[in-house]
Amino acid sequence: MYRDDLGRFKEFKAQGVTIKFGKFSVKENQQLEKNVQEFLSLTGIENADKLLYTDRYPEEKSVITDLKRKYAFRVHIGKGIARPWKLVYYRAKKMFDVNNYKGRYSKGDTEKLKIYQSLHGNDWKKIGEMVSRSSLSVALKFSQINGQINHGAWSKTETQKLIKAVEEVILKKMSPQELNEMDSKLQLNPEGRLSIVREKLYKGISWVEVEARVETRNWMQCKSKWTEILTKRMTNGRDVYRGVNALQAKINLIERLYEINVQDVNEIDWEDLASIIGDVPPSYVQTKFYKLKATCVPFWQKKTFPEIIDYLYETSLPLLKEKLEKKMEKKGTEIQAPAAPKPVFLFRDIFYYDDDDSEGEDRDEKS
DNA sequence: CGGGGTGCTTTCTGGACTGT
DNA sequence: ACAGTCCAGAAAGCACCCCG
Repeated sequence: MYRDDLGRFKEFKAQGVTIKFGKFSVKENQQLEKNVQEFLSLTGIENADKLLYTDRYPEEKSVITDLKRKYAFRVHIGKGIARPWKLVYYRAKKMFDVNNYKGRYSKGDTEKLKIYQSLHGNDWKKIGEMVSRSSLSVALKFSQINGQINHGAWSKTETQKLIKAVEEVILKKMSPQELNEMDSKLQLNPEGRLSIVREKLYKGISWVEVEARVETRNWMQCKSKWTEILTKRMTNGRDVYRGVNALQAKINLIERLYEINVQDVNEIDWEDLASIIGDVPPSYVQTKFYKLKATCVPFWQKKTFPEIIDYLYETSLPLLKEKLEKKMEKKGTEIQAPAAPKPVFLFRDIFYYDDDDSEGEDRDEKS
């Protein structure tokens, strides 16, 4: 912990505020913006760029640094934000970077990026200045376009390679004790009915390693493809989000979100919410929620999270319920109750390579 | 034939780790 | 003490397709 944080943390503790981690909430971002503005008017420094990117102004650098020191820069920008000073500072740099949030890369942009990288190597700061984007942005973009990356639909061999890669990476990461345990279990039971705890299937996977093993796709492509495969295999190919099931899931999701009544998206426990849809990975629910708000809530970008939930609850929910009732009138329609999340899965239920994964995945109707 | 869904792509964020 | 690097995760968006 940094020395300057000690006093701040003590104060927060006295107020009964716990130190936060994870994503910044809307409130914190607003507070930070306010803090920076206040510090600017306090010191007379012209703008946030000069304050946070002092290197860009060599002539004024010493003056600005002196002002920062004199007026206790760290204490000021961290005011009312219960986090380590450094993280607040880093967040501020991103927020106020004029080269950040520049939107999509055009064809020309990507070409330039490739050329500049071949000239200057991984000097992202320099390249960023050249295409006027943040260094983070260009570094990330380059990692996506570098190498012989395929696009579009995944071939069968690629998919199998991916599954194998994920399995290997997960196994590699397990602790020696866990591996030992697995070994002895395998000896006891030669059938090889090894099990894996649920979370290991989607949390803490090193995607760069997977990328290296798959060779033809970047890590982000691998990750999203894996979620897709995993969802199918975890649910045994049942249509958990189709027709009446989808309607019921949406209704439950809205009601549940309304009940838990959180002020900020990043307080939501998606793991917990997943059980509403069925035995699916948490990221699956997240994308479904995104779709839901994007299609049902007008101007959702301009609304706060509680406002979005209220809208869904008050306006969309009755419509969905009506729709569901109409559909239920038809004979033969039945809602499948979502399967309870299994804490543990068998290895062989998730990692298999023999059959094709596309459409006709063998449906293992379990009664 | 149009809306809901899936599959895939792209951008933004948080934070651990590294180096001076 | 501070800046820079790297990587896992979250959020957003687009294109097509399938089914009622």
